[in-house]
Amino acid sequence: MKISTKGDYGVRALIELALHEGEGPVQRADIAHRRQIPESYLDHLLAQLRRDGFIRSTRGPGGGHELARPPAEICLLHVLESLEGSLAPLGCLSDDPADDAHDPLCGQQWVWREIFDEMRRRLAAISLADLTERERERERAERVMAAAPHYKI
Amino acid sequence: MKISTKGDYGVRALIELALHEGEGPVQRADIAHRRQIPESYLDHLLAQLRRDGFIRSTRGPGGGHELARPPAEICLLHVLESLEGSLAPLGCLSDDPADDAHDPLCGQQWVWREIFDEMRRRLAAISLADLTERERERERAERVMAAAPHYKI
DNA sequence: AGATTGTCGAGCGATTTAGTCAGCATTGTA
DNA sequence: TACAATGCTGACTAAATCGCTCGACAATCT
Ligand code: FES
Ligand code: FES
Repeated sequence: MKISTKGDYGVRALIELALHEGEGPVQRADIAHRRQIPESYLDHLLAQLRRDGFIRSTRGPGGGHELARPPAEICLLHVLESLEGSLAPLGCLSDDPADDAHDPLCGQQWVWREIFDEMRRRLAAISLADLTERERERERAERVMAAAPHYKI
Repeated sequence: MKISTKGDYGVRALIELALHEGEGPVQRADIAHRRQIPESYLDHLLAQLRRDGFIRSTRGPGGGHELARPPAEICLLHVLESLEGSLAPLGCLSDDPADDAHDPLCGQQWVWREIFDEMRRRLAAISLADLTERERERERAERVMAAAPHYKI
């Protein structure tokens, strides 16, 4: 019942791109360093995100990666589905026809369907812009803490 | 992002026990047949459920398995956690200290924490009694359909 | 005693995860 | 034009997990 590192890494990488939106392309190595992602693994994640139209990449010196759309228009649901495939917690809830084999007697499907729907609803409601906003807020809070240590606890 | 067959099988098995609550122990082979679960695999699931106090088993002829508590007092959350371990979708949300390694910068943790909390809340609100009630209802509906075919569609 | 049931642990093949690596393609710069 | 910096791709792999099977054993009923 875990989402894999792909999803987490990928979102982290996109946040990094969103934070530098409008400052030209960010390089693979920079993303990898700042977000602690194995560089050559990140390659594959970026490739997938490119295929699905979330980012645009340019080669050559000064090249790198940047968001293909404004951060506010990229939601977590689609990003995660791109990297992880269907997020359905049970095969019988997946749209993917490769998953089949549902016990027609199984009386718990409705539970999971509700949970799954709620999950998707929430993920769809959160954009990269929301995530970067959160990060910036926390960063601000930390600066305040650092500047005025007597506030602590 | 899937729950494994363990969870699904296990819940199916418990539903089967709940349906026959009060009629004496149900045998492994019966559960396996009725719910389409490999018999020798089911063994391990039942063992786990026994260890965690959900069922009681008796050996010898006429033996089998039965619920250790009333169906209304067994919730889906605990059953699934017993069979699957922590349901946390990210290592950094797990109570299990074996999972660590959280990127302190990662700005998406709060999203998943909320989803996870909601999920647990829902799973905790559903008991085996609720599930059997659902199955019985559907069965009734199906009997009506069968008796009066012209109602179809 | 013998049949019937559950209990336990070892082991195993397939699949998935989480990468690595080598080599090619493209582009900017000197 | 050479070359360096970057991205792109696919093949490969080690380790973990999944979904079981099997065999030996223990308890209980008749
Ligand atoms: S088989 Fe689909 S919910 Fe159990
Ligand atoms: S590392 Fe915990 S949410 Fe990303």
